[in-house]
Amino acid sequence: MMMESTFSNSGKTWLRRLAAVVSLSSGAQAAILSSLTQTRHFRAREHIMRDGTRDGSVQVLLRGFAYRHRYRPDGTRQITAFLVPGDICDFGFLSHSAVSQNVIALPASSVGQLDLSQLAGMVEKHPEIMTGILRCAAIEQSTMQELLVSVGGRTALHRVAHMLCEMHYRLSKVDLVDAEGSFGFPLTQSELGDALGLSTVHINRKIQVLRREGLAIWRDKTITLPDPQALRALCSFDPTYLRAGVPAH
Amino acid sequence: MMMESTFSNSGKTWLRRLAAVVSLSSGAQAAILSSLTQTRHFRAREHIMRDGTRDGSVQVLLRGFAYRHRYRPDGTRQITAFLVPGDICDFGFLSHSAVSQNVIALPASSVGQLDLSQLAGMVEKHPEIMTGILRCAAIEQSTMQELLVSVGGRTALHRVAHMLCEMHYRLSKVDLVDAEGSFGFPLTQSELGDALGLSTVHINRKIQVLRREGLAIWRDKTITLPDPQALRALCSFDPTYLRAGVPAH
DNA sequence: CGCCCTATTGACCCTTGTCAATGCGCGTGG
DNA sequence: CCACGCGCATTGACAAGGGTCAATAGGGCG
Repeated sequence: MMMESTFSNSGKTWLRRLAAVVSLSSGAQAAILSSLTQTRHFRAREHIMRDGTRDGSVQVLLRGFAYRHRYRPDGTRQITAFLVPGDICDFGFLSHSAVSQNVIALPASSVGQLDLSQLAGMVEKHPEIMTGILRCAAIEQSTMQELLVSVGGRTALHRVAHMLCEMHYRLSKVDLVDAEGSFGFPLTQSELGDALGLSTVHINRKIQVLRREGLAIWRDKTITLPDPQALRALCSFDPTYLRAGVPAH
Repeated sequence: MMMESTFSNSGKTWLRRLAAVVSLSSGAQAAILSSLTQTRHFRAREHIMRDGTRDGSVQVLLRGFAYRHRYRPDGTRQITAFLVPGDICDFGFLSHSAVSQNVIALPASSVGQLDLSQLAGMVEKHPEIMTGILRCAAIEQSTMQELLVSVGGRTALHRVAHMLCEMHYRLSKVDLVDAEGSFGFPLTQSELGDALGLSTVHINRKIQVLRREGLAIWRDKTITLPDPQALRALCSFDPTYLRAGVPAH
């Protein structure tokens, strides 16, 4: 499929991500690269992790796209996070806690595995790796907070616009946005609605508004932002929350 | 003021909280008790932490009640968490990240301080303490997720009921619920609305519904749940998310 | 060719927000 | 002791953002 390439990039994504939030010695970089040996592959819509299980390894999304969600008692669900290459699927391993949500691959995706014992050895030699992981967890938390801020009080149009700005920002950090401002976004409108607390129909209508205004085009699982600055201005997007206090780029 | 006592209990709250999620040796318990020497006191509505700052210590709420919130660009705000005695005010210290939100004391509150260097020494001797802290962070995360689940898709009535069930559950774990099912809840209706993504007026109306149904009485900063089971049934409350995979109590 | 999933549209309705007024309790200054 | 002001709870009337239902359309695929 044509889109496939859009969701891929080099296997060094995790490394780049970690390096973005904490400085890594060359020794640490080598350790990370050599340790991510096992890779699992998932088909579209397959479970990467299941609610309630416990996992003895760190799972890093290397290629593809995924989301986490939790069901409501009435059968509807809330998507709580989107994962892009470089993201850690679940931070439960930090405390040997059970995973509290399902993680689903969206298109075909690859997940790198890292044994906890192996990680422990790595961290022993290079403590900054643990700081990096914890900082990723902090960013993750901050991202969810911002989603709560959206769902709790932004208008439908702003929620959609804000999410597009966030994805544009996050994907650009892992080189998945091309020069024209396009990036792969393999969701259905229904799934976006599950994340933003809006119905499919309403998502559709707001997308059309953005399209008419020339602020966002969503076609063939690809989003193009012709004028990212204008879209940011529309919803007052401020990426500070994605950086955990680390200075810009 | 009469209510004061409702929000207080012994200074060993943190210890009890940690012990609830991870087993602690007596040595570890002693270390914790002796390390929490400095205590800061806050008046009602005073800032405990400010967005964007960085903090070199762990802050534990020992007595009182607090909340975290983030502002929207339009001046409204979203409350992202409520803190009860035993809760850690912010987990940014884990990764030396900046605090990403404001923490406000609700009634007069006391906060215990723990130097990071002191913590490091403690963890060296008793690694289970770090596991406990990380597990608290996981529970915290899970709690915010559940709030997102509420705001994203539950009806107003269920949101309110669910929050009351959650507070009842959490406060009962630190012995702040009395035999009649009453507990101190020092919020205004407007503040509860800021947490649940509802207007003050609407909060008021839903509270009245619960009152008429005999499911919850809110008077004088005190909430009474005459029939907690019935309230739980109403909103399908399931406290699993508050336990991070640790078996019940 | 037919099915299924997703996007799109229209009509209608309902939950929730907004605005504005009233009341109530409490603290303060006169 | 009383008048005033203020913050918070409560009510009513009205508006509106967004949900629901149902129908249509457009691929992609077996």
